[in-house]
This record gives sequence, C-alpha cells and structure tokens, in this order.
Amino acid sequence: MSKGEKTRARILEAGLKVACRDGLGGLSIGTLANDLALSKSGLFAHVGSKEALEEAVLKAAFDRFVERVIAPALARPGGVARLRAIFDNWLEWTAAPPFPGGCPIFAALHELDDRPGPARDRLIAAQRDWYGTLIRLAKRAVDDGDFRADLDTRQFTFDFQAIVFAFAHARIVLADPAAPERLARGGFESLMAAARNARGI
Amino acid sequence: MSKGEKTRARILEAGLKVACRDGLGGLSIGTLANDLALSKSGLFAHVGSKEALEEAVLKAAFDRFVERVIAPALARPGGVARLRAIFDNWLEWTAAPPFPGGCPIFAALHELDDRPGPARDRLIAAQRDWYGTLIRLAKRAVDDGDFRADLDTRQFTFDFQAIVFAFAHARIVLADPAAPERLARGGFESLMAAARNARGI
DNA sequence: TTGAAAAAAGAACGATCGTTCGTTAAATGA
DNA sequence: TCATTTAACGAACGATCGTTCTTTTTTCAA
Repeated sequence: MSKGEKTRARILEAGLKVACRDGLGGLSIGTLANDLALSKSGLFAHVGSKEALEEAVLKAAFDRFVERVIAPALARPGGVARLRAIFDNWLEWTAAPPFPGGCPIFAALHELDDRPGPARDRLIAAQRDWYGTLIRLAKRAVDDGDFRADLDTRQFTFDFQAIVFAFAHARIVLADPAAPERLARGGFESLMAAARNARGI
Repeated sequence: MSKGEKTRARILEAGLKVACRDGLGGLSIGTLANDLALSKSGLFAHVGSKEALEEAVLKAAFDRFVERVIAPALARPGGVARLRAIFDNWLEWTAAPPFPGGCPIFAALHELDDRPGPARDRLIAAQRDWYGTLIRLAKRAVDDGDFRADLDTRQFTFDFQAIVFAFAHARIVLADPAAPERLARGGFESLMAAARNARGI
C-alpha cells in the first residue's frame, strides 16, 4: 500500500465520519483537509472533485454495510437464519453506524432523491439489489419449508424493511432508549410468525 | 393582510418548495430572494436570520401537514375511521407533498438529528406528539370495541408508522410505480386485521 | 395631500466554497 | 545513491454564503 493509497483511505474514513453526522452534503474539502492536517489542494488532488469525493464516500459506506450486515449473515445456513441475522445486524448498524450520527446510506437516499445523476442512479440500483437480496432470502425460506408456500415474498420484504426504518425513526424520536429495539423486535417476531409454515419451526 | 405579511407568506411558500426538494439545508437567502425577485437584504429583513428562516419554513411544513393529513381525519367519527383516514392522507402527503421532492418534515428529521438546538427539540417534540396522537386513536378504537382489548397500542403505532416510512422509501427505489401503494395497503390491511376485535368489524 | 412608518434596495463585509496553478518536499524503484 | 515519479503545499481565483449597514422607494393612515 503506497503512501497515496494510505492517505486516500484516511480521507474516505474521515469523509465517512462526516457523512454519518452531516450527510454527503455536509462534506467540505476544506474542513476535511483541516481534520486530517492536510492542505485543501493536497486533499483535492486525491479525490479529483467534490462530486467524486461524495461518490467515493458513498461507496465506502456501501462496503462497510456489506461487511457488517450482509456478509456475516450470508455465512449462516438457510433462509430464515440469514434473515434473522440480517435483521440483527441491520438493527445494530442503524443504532451504531460506522460513526455516530445515523446510517449514511439512508441519509444519502434523502439527499439524492431529487438530484438526478449517476450517483443517484447507483444508489437506487444498490437499494434495488438490497430489495432483491431480501426477496431471494424469503424465497429460500419458503423453499426450505420454513415459510408458507403461498407467502408474498415482496410483501414480506416490504414489511421487513419497514420495521428497520421505523426503528431508525423511533431511535431519534422516542424518549425511552429501550423502546425502539423492543418495538422493532416485537414487530419482527409477528412478521416471522405470520410468514411461518403452518407446521411451525 | 399588510404588504409585509403578504411578502412573508410568499417567502415561506417558496422556502417550503425549496425545502421539499433540497431540505432545510438547501435553503439559501440569496437564491430564495432571486426566485421571488427580491433583494437579498430585502428578504433578510423579513426573516431575521438564516436559522429563523429554517424554523419558519419547518413550521409552515407542520401547518400544512396538520391541514392536509390530521385535520380532515379528525373530522371522521371513531378511532378506526380516523386511523384509516390518516393512513390515506399520509400516503397521499408522502406521494405528493406540498411541493415535489418528498416530505419536508422527514427530510428535516434527518438533517437535524445530529444538530442539537431548539429547532431539533421542537421537531422531536412534534414527532412525539404525532406518536401520541396515533396511540390515542388506537386506544379510542379499542374503547369503541373495534380493536382487541389487549392490543399493544404502542406496537400498533410503531407498525403503522413503519408502513408509511417503507412506502416513502419504496417510492424512491422501486421501478414499478404502482408497487409502493399496493405494498403499503397490503401491510396496512394485515395490521388492521391483526388489531381487530375477534368479533370482526 | 402630506408625513410618518414600513418595505425594499444597494453596496459592502468577512468567511467559506470548489477549483486551478506553479512549486516544493517526500517517497520510490533502478 | 540518484533520477523520477508521486504527494503535498501555498497562494490565488471567482462565486456564493449570511449578515450589516445606509439609502431609497413604497405603503398607509391622518
């Protein structure tokens, strides 16, 4: 790893931190350079442009999400076990993202949803992949015989995601710090129970 | 209505439009003044400061939400009818907020969640009120005899909100434009069915 | 119609933004 | 060790940011 690559990694790490707290729009080449004890132009040379920096930071967020949420879950056997692991990991990711401040991907989604361009396209494509992954896992659970054969896997995925989004919201809003997780797990178990095969699992 | 009041109303309307598209952070006194064919200083005199402008625009968003989502629903009789009306209105609000670009309140929540201050406090307080309103309506539905007596109204409210959040997300992400509403209504009917009194309604 | 009050304009401020350029310092491979 | 590539710096740019003044125009009531 050359010096340049090392510096770039430091930049993306610091950028991810800022993005968690203030979103992609909160990124500033000047303040980022200050944080890293670099000159503005020195940092600029590494990233090429503000837009490229935003994209690189977003990609770093994706990589982290895969590493923390998806990959460990896919190591589990079977659809249900993987779905449960994803739920756990996702909740933890939401409660404690790479850096304090909230999920950077979720923040980017709200920042880019009305700013057409390649960054938005890439982000939406990634979200569709995510949808697809969850649907595939639900189908797998059906094939495993753990979920009902007539389960609407799209609806299941929608409801699955809904719980996590509401969890993220409740964490910000509700006064009782234990409530969000309790509510999210309550909703999740109901969802799983409703999806279960009649014979139970 | 004096001239000043009229101009201020125009400012807030235009500000709300910008906030829907780019969030509160996207507000700029300069560009806002340009849009309204005003001078920067002329507009500034009306709002006092950037922060005050953000707060005023956020308040305008709240007022609009009450007007479009809450008030019409509270005109209905009984807890269930009001919950159904709120769901319908909220979905429509999410799909077509005052101006194109997404719910300004939701966007503000993500912008302010890590920026302590009176604006954040007011926003969170409003969200708690909203939670409280939904819980109260669910209790009302229990009292009406339409919902199960042992219903966990907090869990119901959590699940209720979850569906709308997932709807907002799906609208941005999913390719099929009809899918989000279909999924949201599917989830909602399941939720209502599970909450219903055994005797049915 | 006149005169006070309110509204809007205009110019300038310090700061920060992303970006470009030319130059210096450091790392790297032969 | 030396030559060359790479990394980082420093200064400056035009633009925009929120804000503060002073001045001009408009509104509105007596």
